[in-house]
Amino acid sequence: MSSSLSTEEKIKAAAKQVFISKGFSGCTSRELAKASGMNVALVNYYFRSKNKLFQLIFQTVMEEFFESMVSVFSSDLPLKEKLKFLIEREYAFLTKHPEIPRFIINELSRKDTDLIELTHVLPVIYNTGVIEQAIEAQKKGEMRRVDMVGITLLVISNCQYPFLAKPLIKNLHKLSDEQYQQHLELHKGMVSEMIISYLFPAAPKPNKK
Amino acid sequence: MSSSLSTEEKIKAAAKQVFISKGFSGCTSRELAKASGMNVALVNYYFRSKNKLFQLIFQTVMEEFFESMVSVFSSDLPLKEKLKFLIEREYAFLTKHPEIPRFIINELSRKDTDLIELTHVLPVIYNTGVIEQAIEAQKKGEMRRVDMVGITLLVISNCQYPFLAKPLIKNLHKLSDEQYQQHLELHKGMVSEMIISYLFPAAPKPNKK
DNA sequence: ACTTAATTTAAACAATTGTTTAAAACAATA
DNA sequence: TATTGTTTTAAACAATTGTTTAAATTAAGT
Repeated sequence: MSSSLSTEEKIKAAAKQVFISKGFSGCTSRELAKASGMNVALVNYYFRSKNKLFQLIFQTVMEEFFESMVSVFSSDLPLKEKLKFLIEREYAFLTKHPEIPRFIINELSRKDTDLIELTHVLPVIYNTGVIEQAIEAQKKGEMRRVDMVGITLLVISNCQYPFLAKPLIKNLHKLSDEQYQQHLELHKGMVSEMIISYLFPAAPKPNKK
Repeated sequence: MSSSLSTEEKIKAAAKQVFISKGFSGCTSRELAKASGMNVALVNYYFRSKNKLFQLIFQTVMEEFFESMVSVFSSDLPLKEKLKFLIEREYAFLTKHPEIPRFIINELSRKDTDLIELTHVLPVIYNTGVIEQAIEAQKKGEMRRVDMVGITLLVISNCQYPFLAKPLIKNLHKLSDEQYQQHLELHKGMVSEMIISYLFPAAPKPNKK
């Protein structure tokens, strides 16, 4: 399969899979090579070192990760709809790439790695105008006064964690993959309703204090 | 310090730290040995192998992890108060042991490990009577009809994720440790209010369907 | 066809891996 | 003190690690 790709692309694609599912320290150069059908020397011929290859992959994954998020923020929708849409999109993305949150969290907490800069992604989100939209809604008293960090945490906690904790919850409650999938679908609805009704209280509740 | 402990205890304590912060594949036998001031042979003398030592540590960590949770469920409180208390306790526990969620999630998703059974923990929780308490509250229409998996996910998502994502959020929003700590404290309140008001809607809202 | 450059290979490198050996140091008991 | 058994050590083991070498193969340009 995918023999139309160049050697370099094949290695990159295979390495991405391996790195995401086993982490940097969880795999070897030879495993990376074998996964793409190549040999060790070839991997280093194209990417210099395991670490260089990893940095490249990590960068790529991070961009994919924020891509769909930004696209939602850029859309022409009222804030409340953006949020609903965002949650929907996140669940869709994570259903396709359930291992990515663990990968990102893990590799970002490694102390021995060349620290990875994420400086460029926040400005991109700010430029979508979603912040002004939120401030506006808060001024009008439609939205609870929660800062950007709080909203971010609220949304991604409830989207990502159910995927992160799949092995834990499956093990704990003795669920099959299918059963867990059903729970996820159910949970998505709950989370959406809960977050929306928290951030946009039905009764026009001006923030006290 | 802690030279009053036996060699075996010293190794176990040091290994716990190392395993939790670097993971099984992220550390070496020699690192484990050095962390306790011993040598490699000594570690294997007491624990047979790196893997055996790991299994032991993992078991311990899991028990600690569920301990405080169970103690809350066993307490003599109305359900709503139990939940509030649980969130409070979780945040306290995680403030003390912020690396544990990542450790558990990571090691449980390793495919190459001897799979770890968690069969015993769920019955313990069931025996606290918290389930009956929930069913009761749901029958009386005080509580939204969400099953155990849903509630579990809701609570631990919002408690654990903020600790899991600390490096991500810190990096993204360029926050200091102190700033992040403040956000955590703020978030705890939000999460508590949000979950409670979602699960126990103020208006006696009988579940539609 | 000849030359040059790019790609791929097998083999080797030193360093590190988890684990074991066998001797030493220590403690307890007689 | 001599004799146990327990604990600790230094050294070694084969296997695997990330990386490099140098030769072989293929492709491209003339």
